[in-house]
Amino acid sequence: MPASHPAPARFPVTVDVVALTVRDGVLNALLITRLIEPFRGKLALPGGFVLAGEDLLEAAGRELAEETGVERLPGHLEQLGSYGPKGRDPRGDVLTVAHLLLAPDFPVLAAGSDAEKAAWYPVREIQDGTLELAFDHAQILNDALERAKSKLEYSPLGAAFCGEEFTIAQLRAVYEAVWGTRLDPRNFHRKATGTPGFLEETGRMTTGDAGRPAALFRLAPEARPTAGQPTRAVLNPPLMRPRES
Amino acid sequence: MPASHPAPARFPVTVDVVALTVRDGVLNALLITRLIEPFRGKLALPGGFVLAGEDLLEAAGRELAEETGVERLPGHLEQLGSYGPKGRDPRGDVLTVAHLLLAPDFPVLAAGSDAEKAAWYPVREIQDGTLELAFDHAQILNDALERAKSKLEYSPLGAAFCGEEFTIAQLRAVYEAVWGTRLDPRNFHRKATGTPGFLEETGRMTTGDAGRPAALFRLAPEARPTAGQPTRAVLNPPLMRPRES
DNA sequence: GTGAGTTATCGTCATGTTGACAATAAAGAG
DNA sequence: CTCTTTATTGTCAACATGACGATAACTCAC
Repeated sequence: MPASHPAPARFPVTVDVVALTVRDGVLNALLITRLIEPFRGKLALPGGFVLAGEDLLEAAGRELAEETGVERLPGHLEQLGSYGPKGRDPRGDVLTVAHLLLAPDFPVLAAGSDAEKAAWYPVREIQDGTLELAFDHAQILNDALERAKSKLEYSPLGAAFCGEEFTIAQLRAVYEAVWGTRLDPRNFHRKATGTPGFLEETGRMTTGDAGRPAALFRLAPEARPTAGQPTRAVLNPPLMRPRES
Repeated sequence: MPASHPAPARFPVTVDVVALTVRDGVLNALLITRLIEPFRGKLALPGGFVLAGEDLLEAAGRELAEETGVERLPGHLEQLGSYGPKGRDPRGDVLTVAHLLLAPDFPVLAAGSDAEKAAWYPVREIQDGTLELAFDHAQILNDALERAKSKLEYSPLGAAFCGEEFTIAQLRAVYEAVWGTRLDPRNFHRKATGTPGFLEETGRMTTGDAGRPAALFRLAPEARPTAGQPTRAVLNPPLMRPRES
Protein backbone atom coordinates (compact mmCIF):
# COMPACT_ATOMS: atom_id res chain seq x y z
CA MET A 1 0.00 0.00 0.00
CA PRO A 2 2.30 2.86 1.00
CA ALA A 3 4.88 3.51 -1.66
CA SER A 4 7.13 5.72 0.35
CA HIS A 5 7.70 9.42 0.02
CA PRO A 6 4.54 11.47 -0.40
CA ALA A 7 3.58 12.73 3.02
CA PRO A 8 0.88 10.31 4.23
CA ALA A 9 -1.80 12.96 4.53
CA ARG A 10 -4.35 12.26 7.24
CA PHE A 11 -8.03 12.92 6.80
CA PRO A 12 -10.96 13.29 9.13
CA VAL A 13 -13.27 10.39 8.34
CA THR A 14 -17.00 10.44 8.92
CA VAL A 15 -19.71 7.88 8.48
CA ASP A 16 -23.12 8.86 7.16
CA VAL A 17 -26.18 6.67 7.17
CA VAL A 18 -29.04 6.59 4.74
CA ALA A 19 -31.72 4.90 6.80
CA LEU A 20 -34.73 3.89 4.75
CA THR A 21 -38.09 2.59 5.83
CA VAL A 22 -41.56 2.23 4.42
CA ARG A 23 -44.40 3.94 6.30
CA ASP A 24 -47.91 3.65 4.95
CA GLY A 25 -46.63 2.62 1.57
CA VAL A 26 -44.28 5.57 1.28
CA LEU A 27 -40.49 5.35 1.29
CA ASN A 28 -38.97 7.47 4.05
CA ALA A 29 -35.44 8.48 4.95
CA LEU A 30 -34.11 9.47 8.32
CA LEU A 31 -32.71 12.99 8.43
CA ILE A 32 -31.42 15.29 11.12
CA THR A 33 -31.67 19.03 11.32
CA ARG A 34 -28.22 20.53 11.71
CA LEU A 35 -27.71 22.68 14.76
CA ILE A 36 -24.27 23.96 13.87
CA GLU A 37 -22.51 25.51 10.95
CA PRO A 38 -21.98 24.83 8.17
CA PHE A 39 -25.47 24.25 6.81
CA ARG A 40 -27.00 25.17 10.14
CA GLY A 41 -30.72 24.58 10.06
CA LYS A 42 -30.49 22.40 6.96
CA LEU A 43 -31.35 18.75 6.76
CA ALA A 44 -28.59 16.19 6.57
CA LEU A 45 -27.93 12.51 6.87
CA PRO A 46 -27.23 11.26 10.35
CA GLY A 47 -23.58 10.50 10.93
CA GLY A 48 -20.39 11.64 12.54
CA PHE A 49 -16.71 11.11 12.97
CA VAL A 50 -15.11 7.71 13.09
CA LEU A 51 -13.31 7.38 16.40
CA ALA A 52 -9.91 5.87 16.94
CA GLY A 53 -10.13 2.10 17.33
CA GLU A 54 -13.47 1.85 15.58
CA ASP A 55 -14.40 0.07 12.39
CA LEU A 56 -16.67 1.66 9.85
CA LEU A 57 -19.82 -0.37 10.36
CA GLU A 58 -19.38 -0.03 14.08
CA ALA A 59 -19.13 3.75 13.83
CA ALA A 60 -22.18 3.93 11.59
CA GLY A 61 -24.24 1.91 14.02
CA ARG A 62 -23.07 3.97 16.96
CA GLU A 63 -23.81 7.30 15.32
CA LEU A 64 -27.23 6.20 14.23
CA ALA A 65 -28.04 4.89 17.69
CA GLU A 66 -26.85 8.14 19.25
CA GLU A 67 -28.86 10.35 16.98
CA THR A 68 -32.09 8.40 17.12
CA GLY A 69 -31.93 7.36 20.74
CA VAL A 70 -32.50 3.77 19.66
CA GLU A 71 -30.33 1.16 21.33
CA ARG A 72 -30.54 -1.85 19.09
CA LEU A 73 -31.21 -0.85 15.52
CA PRO A 74 -33.56 -3.09 13.61
CA GLY A 75 -33.00 -3.96 9.98
CA HIS A 76 -29.98 -4.46 7.81
CA LEU A 77 -26.96 -2.16 7.80
CA GLU A 78 -24.34 -2.28 5.07
CA GLN A 79 -21.69 -0.09 3.58
CA LEU A 80 -22.72 1.95 0.57
CA GLY A 81 -19.58 3.71 -0.60
CA SER A 82 -17.07 6.43 0.12
CA TYR A 83 -17.15 10.04 -0.99
CA GLY A 84 -14.52 12.68 -1.15
CA PRO A 85 -12.32 13.79 0.35
CA LYS A 86 -11.98 16.70 -2.06
CA GLY A 87 -14.22 19.69 -1.67
CA ARG A 88 -17.32 18.24 -0.13
CA ASP A 89 -17.06 20.08 3.18
CA PRO A 90 -16.41 23.82 3.32
CA ARG A 91 -14.23 23.30 6.37
CA GLY A 92 -11.73 21.12 4.58
CA ASP A 93 -11.21 17.72 3.03
CA VAL A 94 -13.32 15.15 4.82
CA LEU A 95 -13.72 11.60 3.65
CA THR A 96 -17.09 10.08 4.36
CA VAL A 97 -18.12 6.48 4.18
CA ALA A 98 -21.84 6.25 3.50
CA HIS A 99 -23.93 3.39 4.81
CA LEU A 100 -27.36 2.05 4.07
CA LEU A 101 -29.88 0.87 6.61
CA LEU A 102 -32.98 -0.96 5.44
CA ALA A 103 -35.28 -1.14 8.41
CA PRO A 104 -38.85 -1.62 9.51
CA ASP A 105 -40.47 1.56 10.70
CA PHE A 106 -39.19 2.45 14.14
CA PRO A 107 -39.94 5.47 16.29
CA VAL A 108 -37.21 8.08 16.60
CA LEU A 109 -36.88 9.16 20.17
CA ALA A 110 -37.16 12.87 20.68
CA ALA A 111 -33.49 13.60 21.17
CA GLY A 112 -32.74 15.62 24.23
CA SER A 113 -29.97 18.09 24.90
CA ASP A 114 -27.71 19.15 22.08
CA ALA A 115 -28.27 16.17 19.85
CA GLU A 116 -29.62 16.94 16.42
CA LYS A 117 -33.27 16.21 15.98
CA ALA A 118 -33.83 13.17 13.79
CA ALA A 119 -37.07 12.39 11.97
CA TRP A 120 -38.44 10.47 9.00
CA TYR A 121 -39.06 12.35 5.77
CA PRO A 122 -40.64 11.05 2.57
CA VAL A 123 -37.89 10.42 0.07
CA ARG A 124 -40.11 11.94 -2.57
CA GLU A 125 -39.86 15.38 -1.03
CA ILE A 126 -36.08 15.31 -1.26
CA GLN A 127 -36.06 14.13 -4.84
CA ASP A 128 -38.49 16.77 -6.04
CA GLY A 129 -36.60 19.56 -4.31
CA THR A 130 -39.10 20.31 -1.58
CA LEU A 131 -36.41 19.49 0.95
CA GLU A 132 -32.76 20.33 0.51
CA LEU A 133 -29.88 18.45 2.00
CA ALA A 134 -26.52 19.67 3.25
CA PHE A 135 -23.13 18.76 1.77
CA ASP A 136 -23.30 16.15 -0.99
CA HIS A 137 -25.98 14.26 0.89
CA ALA A 138 -28.51 14.49 -1.91
CA GLN A 139 -26.04 12.64 -4.12
CA ILE A 140 -25.44 10.05 -1.44
CA LEU A 141 -29.14 9.57 -0.91
CA ASN A 142 -29.62 9.07 -4.62
CA ASP A 143 -26.93 6.44 -4.74
CA ALA A 144 -28.52 4.78 -1.73
CA LEU A 145 -31.87 4.63 -3.46
CA GLU A 146 -30.31 3.07 -6.52
CA ARG A 147 -28.62 0.51 -4.33
CA ALA A 148 -31.82 -0.25 -2.46
CA LYS A 149 -33.73 -0.69 -5.69
CA SER A 150 -31.24 -3.11 -7.09
CA LYS A 151 -30.95 -4.99 -3.82
CA LEU A 152 -34.62 -5.84 -4.06
CA GLU A 153 -34.00 -7.19 -7.53
CA TYR A 154 -31.93 -10.12 -6.41
CA SER A 155 -31.47 -10.28 -2.65
CA PRO A 156 -33.99 -11.21 0.01
CA LEU A 157 -33.40 -7.84 1.70
CA GLY A 158 -36.84 -6.53 0.90
CA ALA A 159 -37.81 -8.38 4.03
CA ALA A 160 -35.42 -6.18 6.04
CA PHE A 161 -38.09 -3.49 5.77
CA CYS A 162 -40.60 -5.74 7.46
CA GLY A 163 -40.63 -7.01 10.97
CA GLU A 164 -39.90 -10.57 11.94
CA GLU A 165 -43.14 -11.82 10.47
CA PHE A 166 -45.02 -10.29 7.60
CA THR A 167 -47.64 -10.95 4.98
CA ILE A 168 -47.03 -11.14 1.28
CA ALA A 169 -49.00 -7.95 0.87
CA GLN A 170 -46.75 -6.10 3.31
CA LEU A 171 -43.72 -7.33 1.45
CA ARG A 172 -45.26 -6.25 -1.81
CA ALA A 173 -45.89 -2.80 -0.39
CA VAL A 174 -42.14 -2.56 0.26
CA TYR A 175 -41.30 -3.41 -3.32
CA GLU A 176 -43.88 -0.98 -4.61
CA ALA A 177 -42.61 1.83 -2.41
CA VAL A 178 -38.93 1.30 -3.18
CA TRP A 179 -39.39 0.75 -6.88
CA GLY A 180 -42.12 3.34 -7.20
CA THR A 181 -44.34 0.96 -9.14
CA ARG A 182 -47.49 -1.05 -8.64
CA LEU A 183 -47.18 -4.77 -8.87
CA ASP A 184 -49.78 -7.39 -9.57
CA PRO A 185 -50.66 -8.97 -6.21
CA ARG A 186 -51.25 -12.39 -7.73
CA ASN A 187 -48.03 -12.56 -9.69
CA PHE A 188 -46.08 -11.13 -6.80
CA HIS A 189 -47.54 -13.75 -4.51
CA ARG A 190 -46.56 -16.47 -6.91
CA LYS A 191 -43.01 -15.17 -7.24
CA ALA A 192 -42.45 -14.58 -3.54
CA THR A 193 -43.83 -17.88 -2.35
CA GLY A 194 -42.46 -19.78 -5.30
CA THR A 195 -38.83 -18.71 -4.92
CA PRO A 196 -36.88 -21.47 -3.16
CA GLY A 197 -34.91 -20.33 -0.13
CA PHE A 198 -36.72 -17.03 0.26
CA LEU A 199 -39.73 -17.28 2.52
CA GLU A 200 -40.89 -19.68 5.18
CA GLU A 201 -44.45 -20.05 6.34
CA THR A 202 -44.96 -19.45 10.04
CA GLY A 203 -48.31 -21.18 10.12
CA ARG A 204 -49.86 -18.14 11.71
CA MET A 205 -52.33 -15.75 10.12
CA THR A 206 -53.23 -12.11 10.41
CA THR A 207 -56.50 -11.29 12.10
CA GLY A 208 -58.67 -8.26 12.56
CA ASP A 209 -57.87 -6.55 9.28
CA ALA A 210 -60.38 -6.04 6.54
CA GLY A 211 -60.66 -8.85 4.03
CA ARG A 212 -59.52 -12.39 4.14
CA PRO A 213 -56.81 -13.14 6.70
CA ALA A 214 -53.33 -13.48 5.26
CA ALA A 215 -50.68 -16.04 6.05
CA LEU A 216 -47.65 -14.79 7.95
CA PHE A 217 -44.20 -15.53 6.60
CA ARG A 218 -40.65 -15.02 7.73
CA LEU A 219 -37.32 -15.08 5.96
CA ALA A 220 -36.06 -18.57 5.32
CA PRO A 221 -32.99 -19.36 7.44
CA GLU A 222 -30.70 -19.54 4.43
CA ALA A 223 -31.88 -16.11 3.30
CA ARG A 224 -31.16 -14.36 6.58
CA PRO A 225 -28.27 -11.90 6.36
CA THR A 226 -25.20 -13.47 7.93
CA ALA A 227 -22.81 -10.87 9.24
CA GLY A 228 -19.79 -10.71 6.97
CA GLN A 229 -21.22 -12.84 4.21
CA PRO A 230 -22.46 -11.13 1.10
CA THR A 231 -26.21 -11.34 0.66
CA ARG A 232 -26.85 -14.21 -1.66
CA ALA A 233 -28.95 -13.81 -4.75
CA VAL A 234 -32.16 -15.73 -4.35
CA LEU A 235 -34.65 -13.84 -6.46
CA ASN A 236 -33.24 -13.06 -9.84
CA PRO A 237 -32.06 -16.21 -11.58
CA PRO A 238 -28.54 -16.40 -12.98
CA LEU A 239 -28.08 -14.86 -16.39
CA MET A 240 -27.01 -18.14 -17.87
CA ARG A 241 -26.32 -21.61 -16.60
CA PRO A 242 -23.10 -23.51 -17.24
CA ARG A 243 -23.43 -26.07 -19.93
CA GLU A 244 -23.75 -29.70 -19.01
CA SER A 245 -21.42 -31.50 -21.36
CA MET B 1 -22.22 14.96 9.78
CA PRO B 2 -19.97 16.07 12.62
CA ALA B 3 -21.86 16.21 15.86
CA SER B 4 -19.39 18.14 17.89
CA HIS B 5 -17.23 16.96 20.75
CA PRO B 6 -15.41 13.70 20.10
CA ALA B 7 -11.97 14.59 18.86
CA PRO B 8 -12.21 14.35 15.06
CA ALA B 9 -9.57 11.66 14.75
CA ARG B 10 -7.62 11.77 11.52
CA PHE B 11 -6.64 8.69 9.60
CA PRO B 12 -4.17 7.92 6.88
CA VAL B 13 -6.24 6.90 3.87
CA THR B 14 -4.99 4.63 1.14
CA VAL B 15 -6.47 3.41 -2.09
CA ASP B 16 -5.92 -0.14 -3.27
CA VAL B 17 -6.77 -1.46 -6.69
CA VAL B 18 -7.82 -4.93 -7.69
CA ALA B 19 -7.02 -4.92 -11.38
CA LEU B 20 -8.44 -7.89 -13.22
CA THR B 21 -7.87 -9.10 -16.73
CA VAL B 22 -8.30 -12.25 -18.73
CA ARG B 23 -5.21 -13.72 -20.39
CA ASP B 24 -5.54 -16.90 -22.42
CA GLY B 25 -8.83 -17.68 -20.80
CA VAL B 26 -7.48 -17.31 -17.28
CA LEU B 27 -8.48 -14.59 -14.85
CA ASN B 28 -5.47 -12.62 -13.63
CA ALA B 29 -4.93 -9.97 -10.99
CA LEU B 30 -2.26 -7.34 -10.85
CA LEU B 31 -0.02 -7.60 -7.79
CA ILE B 32 3.13 -5.90 -6.60
CA THR B 33 5.94 -7.31 -4.58
CA ARG B 34 6.48 -5.22 -1.49
CA LEU B 35 9.95 -3.77 -1.08
CA ILE B 36 9.47 -2.39 2.39
CA GLU B 37 8.20 -3.54 5.75
CA PRO B 38 5.73 -4.60 6.83
CA PHE B 39 5.16 -7.68 4.66
CA ARG B 40 8.41 -7.05 2.83
CA GLY B 41 8.77 -9.49 -0.05
CA LYS B 42 5.11 -10.43 0.06
CA LEU B 43 2.59 -9.80 -2.68
CA ALA B 44 0.05 -7.05 -2.28
CA LEU B 45 -2.47 -5.04 -4.21
CA PRO B 46 -1.15 -1.94 -5.91
CA GLY B 47 -2.11 1.23 -4.13
CA GLY B 48 -0.93 4.02 -1.93
CA PHE B 49 -1.84 7.06 0.08
CA VAL B 50 -4.48 9.50 -0.96
CA LEU B 51 -2.86 12.91 -1.28
CA ALA B 52 -4.33 16.17 -0.13
CA GLY B 53 -6.64 17.65 -2.72
CA GLU B 54 -7.27 14.34 -4.43
CA ASP B 55 -10.46 12.39 -4.85
CA LEU B 56 -10.57 8.66 -4.39
CA LEU B 57 -10.94 7.52 -7.96
CA GLU B 58 -8.29 9.98 -8.97
CA ALA B 59 -5.87 8.59 -6.41
CA ALA B 60 -6.58 5.03 -7.45
CA GLY B 61 -5.90 5.82 -11.07
CA ARG B 62 -2.71 7.68 -10.22
CA GLU B 63 -1.32 4.94 -8.03
CA LEU B 64 -2.08 2.29 -10.59
CA ALA B 65 -0.47 4.32 -13.33
CA GLU B 66 2.61 4.91 -11.20
CA GLU B 67 3.07 1.29 -10.28
CA THR B 68 2.49 -0.15 -13.73
CA GLY B 69 4.19 2.56 -15.72
CA VAL B 70 1.08 2.84 -17.86
CA GLU B 71 -0.12 6.33 -18.66
CA ARG B 72 -3.70 5.94 -19.73
CA LEU B 73 -5.27 2.91 -18.09
CA PRO B 74 -7.60 0.92 -20.28
CA GLY B 75 -10.80 -0.60 -18.93
CA HIS B 76 -13.30 0.38 -16.30
CA LEU B 77 -12.35 1.63 -12.84
CA GLU B 78 -14.88 1.82 -10.03
CA GLN B 79 -14.94 1.96 -6.29
CA LEU B 80 -15.31 -1.36 -4.51
CA GLY B 81 -15.57 -0.52 -0.83
CA SER B 82 -13.74 0.66 2.24
CA TYR B 83 -11.93 -1.39 4.83
CA GLY B 84 -10.80 -0.65 8.33
CA PRO B 85 -9.47 1.41 9.85
CA LYS B 86 -9.15 -0.90 12.83
CA GLY B 87 -6.28 -3.34 12.98
CA ARG B 88 -5.56 -4.03 9.37
CA ASP B 89 -2.08 -2.51 9.32
CA PRO B 90 0.50 -3.34 11.97
CA ARG B 91 1.71 0.25 11.89
CA GLY B 92 -1.59 1.70 12.99
CA ASP B 93 -5.14 2.36 11.91
CA VAL B 94 -5.27 2.94 8.19
CA LEU B 95 -8.45 3.26 6.22
CA THR B 96 -8.30 1.90 2.72
CA VAL B 97 -10.72 2.39 -0.11
CA ALA B 98 -10.51 -0.53 -2.50
CA HIS B 99 -11.17 -0.13 -6.19
CA LEU B 100 -11.84 -2.49 -9.03
CA LEU B 101 -10.40 -2.26 -12.50
CA LEU B 102 -11.77 -4.47 -15.26
CA ALA B 103 -9.37 -4.18 -18.14
CA PRO B 104 -8.17 -5.81 -21.31
CA ASP B 105 -4.78 -7.40 -20.97
CA PHE B 106 -2.10 -4.71 -20.97
CA PRO B 107 1.63 -5.06 -20.50
CA VAL B 108 3.05 -3.93 -17.19
CA LEU B 109 6.15 -1.91 -17.76
CA ALA B 110 9.17 -3.12 -15.86
CA ALA B 111 9.15 -0.54 -13.12
CA GLY B 112 12.41 1.21 -12.73
CA SER B 113 14.01 2.63 -9.63
CA ASP B 114 12.40 2.06 -6.28
CA ALA B 115 8.90 1.34 -7.51
CA GLU B 116 7.46 -2.00 -6.54
CA LYS B 117 7.46 -4.55 -9.28
CA ALA B 118 3.98 -5.17 -10.63
CA ALA B 119 2.92 -8.27 -12.56
CA TRP B 120 -0.13 -10.32 -13.46
CA TYR B 121 -0.86 -13.43 -11.42
CA PRO B 122 -3.58 -16.01 -11.99
CA VAL B 123 -6.32 -15.40 -9.48
CA ARG B 124 -6.55 -19.12 -9.01
CA GLU B 125 -3.15 -19.27 -7.36
CA ILE B 126 -4.19 -16.76 -4.74
CA GLN B 127 -7.45 -18.51 -3.99
CA ASP B 128 -5.88 -21.90 -3.55
CA GLY B 129 -3.17 -20.57 -1.26
CA THR B 130 -0.23 -20.90 -3.61
CA LEU B 131 0.30 -17.17 -3.31
CA GLU B 132 -0.22 -15.19 -0.12
CA LEU B 133 -1.17 -11.57 0.08
CA ALA B 134 -0.20 -8.91 2.59
CA PHE B 135 -2.60 -7.12 4.94
CA ASP B 136 -6.27 -7.98 4.36
CA HIS B 137 -5.72 -7.98 0.63
CA ALA B 138 -6.90 -11.55 0.19
CA GLN B 139 -10.24 -10.51 1.63
CA ILE B 140 -10.39 -7.48 -0.63
CA LEU B 141 -9.53 -9.57 -3.64
CA ASN B 142 -12.28 -12.00 -2.77
CA ASP B 143 -14.82 -9.22 -2.50
CA ALA B 144 -13.60 -7.87 -5.81
CA LEU B 145 -14.11 -11.22 -7.47
CA GLU B 146 -17.64 -11.42 -6.12
CA ARG B 147 -18.32 -7.96 -7.42
CA ALA B 148 -16.88 -8.77 -10.81
CA LYS B 149 -18.94 -11.92 -11.08
CA SER B 150 -22.16 -10.16 -10.28
CA LYS B 151 -21.32 -7.24 -12.56
CA LEU B 152 -21.26 -9.62 -15.48
CA GLU B 153 -24.70 -10.82 -14.49
CA TYR B 154 -26.46 -7.62 -15.30
CA SER B 155 -24.12 -4.92 -16.61
CA PRO B 156 -22.41 -4.69 -19.98
CA LEU B 157 -19.03 -4.50 -18.21
CA GLY B 158 -17.90 -7.88 -19.42
CA ALA B 159 -16.86 -5.94 -22.49
CA ALA B 160 -14.49 -3.87 -20.34
CA PHE B 161 -12.17 -6.89 -20.40
CA CYS B 162 -12.05 -6.77 -24.17
CA GLY B 163 -10.55 -4.15 -26.39
CA GLU B 164 -12.54 -1.70 -28.44
CA GLU B 165 -13.69 -4.39 -30.82
CA PHE B 166 -14.14 -8.04 -30.02
CA THR B 167 -15.79 -11.23 -31.14
CA ILE B 168 -18.57 -13.00 -29.35
CA ALA B 169 -16.17 -15.82 -28.58
CA GLN B 170 -13.74 -13.43 -26.89
CA LEU B 171 -16.54 -12.02 -24.83
CA ARG B 172 -17.64 -15.50 -23.90
CA ALA B 173 -14.12 -16.34 -22.80
CA VAL B 174 -14.36 -13.43 -20.35
CA TYR B 175 -17.57 -14.73 -18.87
CA GLU B 176 -16.17 -18.23 -18.61
CA ALA B 177 -12.99 -17.03 -16.91
CA VAL B 178 -14.70 -14.75 -14.43
CA TRP B 179 -17.50 -17.14 -13.59
CA GLY B 180 -15.30 -20.20 -13.75
CA THR B 181 -17.79 -22.05 -15.91
CA ARG B 182 -18.14 -23.19 -19.48
CA LEU B 183 -20.98 -21.73 -21.47
CA ASP B 184 -22.71 -23.00 -24.54
CA PRO B 185 -21.35 -20.97 -27.47
CA ARG B 186 -24.63 -21.05 -29.33
CA ASN B 187 -26.80 -19.93 -26.47
CA PHE B 188 -24.27 -17.31 -25.43
CA HIS B 189 -24.22 -15.98 -28.96
CA ARG B 190 -27.98 -15.76 -28.97
CA LYS B 191 -28.09 -13.96 -25.64
CA ALA B 192 -25.27 -11.53 -26.37
CA THR B 193 -26.46 -10.51 -29.80
CA GLY B 194 -30.11 -10.66 -28.82
CA THR B 195 -29.92 -8.30 -25.85
CA PRO B 196 -31.10 -4.85 -26.91
CA GLY B 197 -28.69 -2.06 -26.10
CA PHE B 198 -25.69 -4.28 -25.50
CA LEU B 199 -23.67 -4.88 -28.62
CA GLU B 200 -23.28 -3.19 -31.92
CA GLU B 201 -21.96 -4.80 -35.07
CA THR B 202 -18.92 -3.10 -36.54
CA GLY B 203 -19.33 -4.74 -39.92
CA ARG B 204 -15.76 -5.96 -39.76
CA MET B 205 -14.61 -9.56 -39.34
CA THR B 206 -11.66 -11.34 -37.86
CA THR B 207 -9.22 -12.88 -40.26
CA GLY B 208 -6.31 -15.22 -40.09
CA ASP B 209 -7.49 -17.29 -37.14
CA ALA B 210 -8.40 -20.92 -37.41
CA GLY B 211 -11.99 -21.62 -38.30
CA ARG B 212 -14.68 -19.47 -39.74
CA PRO B 213 -14.09 -15.72 -39.41
CA ALA B 214 -16.09 -14.06 -36.67
CA ALA B 215 -17.96 -10.79 -36.75
CA LEU B 216 -16.45 -7.99 -34.68
CA PHE B 217 -18.68 -6.15 -32.24
CA ARG B 218 -18.33 -3.17 -29.96
CA LEU B 219 -20.34 -1.92 -27.01
CA ALA B 220 -23.50 -0.14 -28.01
CA PRO B 221 -23.30 3.59 -27.26
CA GLU B 222 -25.98 3.40 -24.58
CA ALA B 223 -24.07 0.61 -22.85
CA ARG B 224 -20.79 2.46 -22.62
CA PRO B 225 -19.86 3.43 -19.08
CA THR B 226 -20.56 7.10 -18.58
CA ALA B 227 -18.37 8.61 -15.90
CA GLY B 228 -20.48 9.27 -12.86
CA GLN B 229 -23.51 7.39 -13.98
CA PRO B 230 -24.14 3.96 -12.51
CA THR B 231 -23.77 1.15 -15.00
CA ARG B 232 -27.21 0.35 -16.25
CA ALA B 233 -28.57 -3.15 -16.19
CA VAL B 234 -28.93 -4.42 -19.71
CA LEU B 235 -28.49 -8.14 -19.42
CA ASN B 236 -30.56 -9.51 -16.60
CA PRO B 237 -34.20 -8.56 -17.01
CA PRO B 238 -36.04 -6.87 -14.15
CA LEU B 239 -37.38 -9.19 -11.52
CA MET B 240 -40.91 -8.12 -12.20
CA ARG B 241 -42.61 -5.56 -14.35
CA PRO B 242 -45.08 -2.99 -13.10
CA ARG B 243 -48.63 -3.93 -13.79
CA GLU B 244 -50.45 -2.24 -16.61
CA SER B 245 -53.82 -1.35 -15.16
C1' DG C 1 -6.31 -28.28 -55.08
C1' DT C 2 -8.79 -31.32 -51.71
C1' DG C 3 -10.35 -33.17 -47.63
C1' DA C 4 -10.02 -32.77 -42.58
C1' DG C 5 -10.27 -30.02 -38.70
C1' DT C 6 -11.95 -25.88 -36.47
C1' DT C 7 -14.73 -22.19 -35.21
C1' DA C 8 -18.94 -19.24 -36.07
C1' DT C 9 -23.64 -18.85 -36.71
C1' DC C 10 -28.43 -20.22 -37.45
C1' DG C 11 -32.32 -23.23 -36.38
C1' DT C 12 -35.38 -26.38 -33.74
C1' DC C 13 -37.89 -28.00 -30.00
C1' DA C 14 -39.34 -29.18 -25.40
C1' DT C 15 -39.59 -26.93 -21.00
C1' DG C 16 -39.99 -23.22 -17.78
C1' DT C 17 -41.20 -18.50 -16.57
C1' DT C 18 -43.95 -14.42 -16.96
C1' DG C 19 -47.83 -11.12 -17.69
C1' DA C 20 -52.63 -10.73 -17.80
C1' DC C 21 -56.51 -11.79 -15.68
C1' DA C 22 -60.66 -15.07 -14.10
C1' DA C 23 -62.31 -17.38 -10.20
C1' DT C 24 -62.68 -18.71 -5.57
C1' DA C 25 -61.91 -18.28 -0.39
C1' DA C 26 -62.44 -16.01 3.95
C1' DA C 27 -62.86 -12.55 6.58
C1' DG C 28 -65.54 -7.76 8.41
C1' DA C 29 -69.36 -4.23 7.83
C1' DG C 30 -73.96 -3.12 7.61
C1' DC D 1 -77.37 -12.59 4.98
C1' DT D 2 -75.36 -9.85 1.56
C1' DC D 3 -71.87 -6.70 0.15
C1' DT D 4 -67.20 -5.28 0.21
C1' DT D 5 -62.58 -6.23 0.79
C1' DT D 6 -58.40 -8.66 0.59
C1' DA D 7 -55.91 -13.26 -0.05
C1' DT D 8 -54.95 -17.06 -2.73
C1' DT D 9 -55.35 -20.45 -6.46
C1' DG D 10 -55.69 -21.24 -11.40
C1' DT D 11 -55.47 -20.66 -16.45
C1' DC D 12 -53.44 -19.52 -20.69
C1' DA D 13 -50.80 -17.40 -24.25
C1' DA D 14 -46.33 -15.21 -25.10
C1' DC D 15 -41.75 -15.41 -24.35
C1' DA D 16 -37.14 -16.96 -22.76
C1' DT D 17 -34.02 -20.70 -22.00
C1' DG D 18 -31.30 -25.19 -22.22
C1' DA D 19 -30.01 -28.79 -25.17
C1' DC D 20 -28.30 -29.78 -29.25
C1' DG D 21 -28.49 -30.60 -34.71
C1' DA D 22 -27.06 -28.55 -38.95
C1' DT D 23 -24.48 -25.38 -41.88
C1' DA D 24 -21.16 -21.97 -43.17
C1' DA D 25 -16.62 -20.33 -43.84
C1' DC D 26 -12.33 -20.30 -42.95
C1' DT D 27 -6.94 -22.69 -42.17
C1' DC D 28 -3.92 -26.32 -42.59
C1' DA D 29 -1.68 -30.67 -43.92
C1' DC D 30 -0.91 -33.25 -47.80
